[in-house]
Amino acid sequence: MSTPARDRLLDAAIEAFAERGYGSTTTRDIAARARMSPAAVYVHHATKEDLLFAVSLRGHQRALDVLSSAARSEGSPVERIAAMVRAFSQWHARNSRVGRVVQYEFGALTPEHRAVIADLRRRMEHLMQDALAAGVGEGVCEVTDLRGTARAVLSLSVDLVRWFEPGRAHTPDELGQLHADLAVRMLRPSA
Amino acid sequence: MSTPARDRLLDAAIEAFAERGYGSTTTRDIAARARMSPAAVYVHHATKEDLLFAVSLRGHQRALDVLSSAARSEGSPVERIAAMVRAFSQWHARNSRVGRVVQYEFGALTPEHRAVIADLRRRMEHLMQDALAAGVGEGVCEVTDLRGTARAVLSLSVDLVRWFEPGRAHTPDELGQLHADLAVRMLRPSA
DNA sequence: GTCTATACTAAGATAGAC
DNA sequence: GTCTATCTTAGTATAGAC
Repeated sequence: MSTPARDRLLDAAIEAFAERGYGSTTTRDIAARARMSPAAVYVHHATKEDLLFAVSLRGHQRALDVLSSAARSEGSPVERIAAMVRAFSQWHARNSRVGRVVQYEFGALTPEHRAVIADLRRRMEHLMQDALAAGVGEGVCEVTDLRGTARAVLSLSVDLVRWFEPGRAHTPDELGQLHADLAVRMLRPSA
Repeated sequence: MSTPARDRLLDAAIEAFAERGYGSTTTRDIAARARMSPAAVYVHHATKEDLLFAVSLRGHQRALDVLSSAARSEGSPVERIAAMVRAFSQWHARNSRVGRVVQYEFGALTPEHRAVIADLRRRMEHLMQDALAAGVGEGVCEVTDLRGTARAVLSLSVDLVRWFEPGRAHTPDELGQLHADLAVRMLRPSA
């Protein structure tokens, strides 16, 4: 129960930003959710935007970890792609609120912070592009537009944060499996 | 040059909301972009949220029109699905700013307005579900999870508003074609 | 590192003239 | 239907004690 104040603050920020959006969230609201005074927020983060950046950075780093772990997994290129999509969708479903914040509030970051996050996003895209290229290289995947297809595959996972709600139609595992199957189907050679 | 004030206002709101997010946009900013005084905004919309609703409603109605027109097009079930995805992605690419607003600021609407928009979204999902079901019925599509797959297909189009920028790598037409191809591939029977 | 109190600024919305 | 002027509330952030 005695969560460090710093973690309570980040969790409170995630909840508030996810529910109300960054611009409509007040630092007073975040402070109240973290059970501290409005002033205490500024001990940990100089500005509200800095708090958003902390949430966004941690979120992107974890998503990238999940994706790169799967990219290093055993198996054929197709199995590796399936593992990546499965893990990426699972993560986004299990962390849909964080996902909503980091995906939708990207534009609220300062240019400097945006650049840091943009780099992490580029790395995710490159991981998927490399995985697809490996499949193409072994002749088990057919891809005409590597960049566009990599983005489309990642879109399956990312876009679920827009509508996913825990306890509804799908579990995170089911969505992971579904999206992995659909991605593999997208890449199957025609012949 | 003599655009009706009402249209100038909606366009200004779209630009402002897309650039800064709903919560961070001030009515003063919208008014300035529409070249009118802050007070003039309230002649047309009672609240800032009402202005967001107007933008969101018009955007959703147009996206729904595009999708349902394509759903009524000539051709086989697979051709119809391809036409739907192509048109839907083209529209989102050509209207990526509106798309960003209506997709990301859904949570900022009042419960009453949210319900209206949610209904339009359900109709889009049903259109795609029906199109997939037709393909399954004729044995030309293989779909295990109708609801999940319909959502995944729509995700290709919707998620592009997150990263699309005019004049970059892809044109709206290219993206429409790419996504239509990928969708059809997702649905191809295994055998 | 947390509090109370508050400075300073700017927001959403309205009043009333034209 | 648009303006100028303004009311009222509430926001981000800081000061200074503990």
